[in-house]
Amino acid sequence: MKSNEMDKAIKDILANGALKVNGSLWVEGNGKRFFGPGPVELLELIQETGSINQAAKKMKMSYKKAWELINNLNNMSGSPLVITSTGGDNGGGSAISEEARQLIAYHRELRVRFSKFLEEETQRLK
Amino acid sequence: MKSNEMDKAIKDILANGALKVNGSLWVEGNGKRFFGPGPVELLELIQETGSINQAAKKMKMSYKKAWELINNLNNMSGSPLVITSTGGDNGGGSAISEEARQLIAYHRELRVRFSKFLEEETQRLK
DNA sequence: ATTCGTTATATCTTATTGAATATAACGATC
DNA sequence: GATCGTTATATTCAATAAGATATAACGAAT
Repeated sequence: MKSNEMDKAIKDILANGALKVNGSLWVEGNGKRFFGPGPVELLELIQETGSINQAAKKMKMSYKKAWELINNLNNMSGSPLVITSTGGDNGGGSAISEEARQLIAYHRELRVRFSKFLEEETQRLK
Repeated sequence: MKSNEMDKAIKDILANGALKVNGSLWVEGNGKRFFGPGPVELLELIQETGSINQAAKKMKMSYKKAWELINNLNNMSGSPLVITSTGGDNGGGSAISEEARQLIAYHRELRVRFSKFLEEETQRLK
């Protein structure tokens, strides 16, 4: 079967023709998922707000879940990605480390290339 | 910061250096996930065994879950991907449609290209 | 008619996940 | 030392997902 024949057939499989190739990427360490889209957004918001609490609220994520996520990241990572401080002028706060900034930057680039890949693959379906 | 500098820094983030880029791909229809790695394997096993039941067992998946998965696929798809028959010489059985075979073939090709993509991205971390 | 293994379905239980709430510790500022 | 908003943690409740079990219907073969 030729390639365009097959693509046409697949296109006909769904009633509504809005077919799309999509996916998700992450960085693994020791076989365990380490860094995906969720953490990236959370770290970015911590950088922006200076607070786990506020970052979680902006993501409509519970503080507990955000904290557990960060705790995992920090435990899996050699050096902590989020530096927290309790007490102080405005009750404390959090900042992200240089490593975290690098991870964010890397993942951003990765996503750009991945988007391109997904677009190309979606094109093959049309 | 130059690219190799950053990659080196990221490599140092995890204590154990076994960093890897990984991910998952699927085909979406109408914004809803339609066809991922799980269904592919199940369909392949149905093709191989001629039975939802046996396919599910080989995947260590409950029959219920397998059936629901297939039911979803058949409902979302214009033409059914799995054709079932009840009763008969050996109690019945199931076969996959031509469309299913095409989807499997397409997804297989897709995964090959995706593996290459992942390998390239993993290489950037080393 | 009986047997067979399968599909199809319902029900119940269990496990996992997530949300919600409460509270202690913290330390700079006033 | 009282206040403040935050981190850190435990506990409880709700919702969702997964698993286990049971059973009817089916139809070819015997």
